[in-house]
Amino acid sequence: MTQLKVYNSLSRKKEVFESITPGHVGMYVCGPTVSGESHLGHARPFITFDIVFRYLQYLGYKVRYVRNITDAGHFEEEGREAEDKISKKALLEKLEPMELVQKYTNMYHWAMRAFNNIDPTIEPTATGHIVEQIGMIEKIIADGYAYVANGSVYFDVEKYNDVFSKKGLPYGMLSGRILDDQLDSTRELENRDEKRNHRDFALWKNAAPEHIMRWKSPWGEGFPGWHIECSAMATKYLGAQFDIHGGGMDLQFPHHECEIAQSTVCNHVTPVRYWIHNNMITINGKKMGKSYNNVIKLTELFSGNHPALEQAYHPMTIRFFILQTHYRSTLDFGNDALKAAEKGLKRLWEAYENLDKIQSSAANAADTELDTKCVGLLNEFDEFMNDDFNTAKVLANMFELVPVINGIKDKHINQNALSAGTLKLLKEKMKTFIEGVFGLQNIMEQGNSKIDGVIHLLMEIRKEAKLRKDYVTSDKIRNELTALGVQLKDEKDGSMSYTLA
RNA sequence: GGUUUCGUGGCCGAGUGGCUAGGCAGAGCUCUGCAAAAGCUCGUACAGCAGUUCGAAUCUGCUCGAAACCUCCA
Repeated sequence: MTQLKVYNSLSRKKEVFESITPGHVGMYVCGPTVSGESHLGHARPFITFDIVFRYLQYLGYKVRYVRNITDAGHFEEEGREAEDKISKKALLEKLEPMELVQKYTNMYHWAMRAFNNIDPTIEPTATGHIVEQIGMIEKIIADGYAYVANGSVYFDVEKYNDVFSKKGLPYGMLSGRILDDQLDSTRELENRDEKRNHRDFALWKNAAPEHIMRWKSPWGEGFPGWHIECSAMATKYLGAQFDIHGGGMDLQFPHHECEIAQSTVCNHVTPVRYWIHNNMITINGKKMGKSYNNVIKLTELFSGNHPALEQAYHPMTIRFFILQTHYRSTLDFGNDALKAAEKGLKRLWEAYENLDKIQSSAANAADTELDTKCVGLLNEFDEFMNDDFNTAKVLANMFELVPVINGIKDKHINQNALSAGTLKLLKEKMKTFIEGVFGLQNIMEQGNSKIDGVIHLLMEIRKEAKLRKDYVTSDKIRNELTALGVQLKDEKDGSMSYTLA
């Protein structure tokens, strides 16, 4: 079998994946800031890395998956005043900060479950790791890469860059930014900053008197900087150097760049072996953002309650839609595309369920050509996933298998076309990848036994009517049920089945 | 301005230097009392212009166009 290759943002190349500790993988993914409701933009990275998590486990790795909750609030670095998003929002909503954080954390968890994302193995909070963050900052100061100003602490980017460039680790190596070019153009000295340099970033920020969220530190009361929590928590749970760090492409600069700098100073080693970044989403071709007024919250997405949405979309439709695109491509959300995804998922799922209905007793395939083709398609599942998690290609193969499955079920294709062994492989692979690796679930409504009984009764009556050629009655049953969202299907063998829309 | 991406058939989207991606929609056919579902068949696409090459959608250059990041953001 081929080896897993991942695209490493750091080297800008696909690299063979080798974990630091054989059999184990440490993975850190930047989680949400819980100062507001989760939106569509959160869906992509968390689904993407859920697939990574699942696939690594499928490959047999024991994975420690750390995904943080940022509940301490970031502040605007360039703003005149430091601003804690959570403090601000808490005042606005008249909630205790932790009450606010709890509320949005719960909603976030609810959405993650709706997407069928597996919980990370550790989900640390920033507020729960103030001690670790302070400890890390102290180390950075002691090493001379940070300075204190008015109760705040800043990382000295220029010094870091000077020293570490000589070691081949310049600041900006992840995002391809060359510091010198940018520093020269830093002429906007409009605010008398505490920073020595425009590029310096805060490790700790002194809290203004009105700040609600504040902690004691060696430098006075304040709150941690934007970037330090990830470094502190990743180091604590995954060690000085770990395998995978994930997040959205927008975090590459400056967030991940700063993480690298902080951790490298503290731990004397670059923190991450493989950086994996998912691309962004757009909505009808436009970036999602407050300025475009097109931020779709997940609650709105699932309910269809948003001007940009023509209907509600099931979380599984979103998941499937995301899987149809490679994670490093931008993905455009539009109603037509989402509806297409919904139909596609239903078709795939029905074929998947039809698998249970077919059997083969053939030791040898009656149609060796088809048999060989199917085995090839199935084996490519692993090959494609090993090629930087190409879920889109795996789905394409699955759709090539759909007509084969349906054909056998409807007896267009010889019942023994596939050998018993191939059919077994087909069933196993489909189950493993659809449910296991992709984490897809049925989106068709499930009836209870009473509904099922009633519909079967109606199907019986319709069947009898048809035998009498009483098409008025049979059509009435069919049409009225269709109107209620129950679709009857006449099977080839004269039987009937139904699905709930 | 700097850093990055990207421009693929009606829509969404994979993709490798030469071999059909796939989904949705559309057309025809089979099945059916009629439908639906299912199956079969079909469009022969790769922004434009040059160049490299036996051969490029895939490599190079330029032009046009779009997006992201550089400031909170997934």
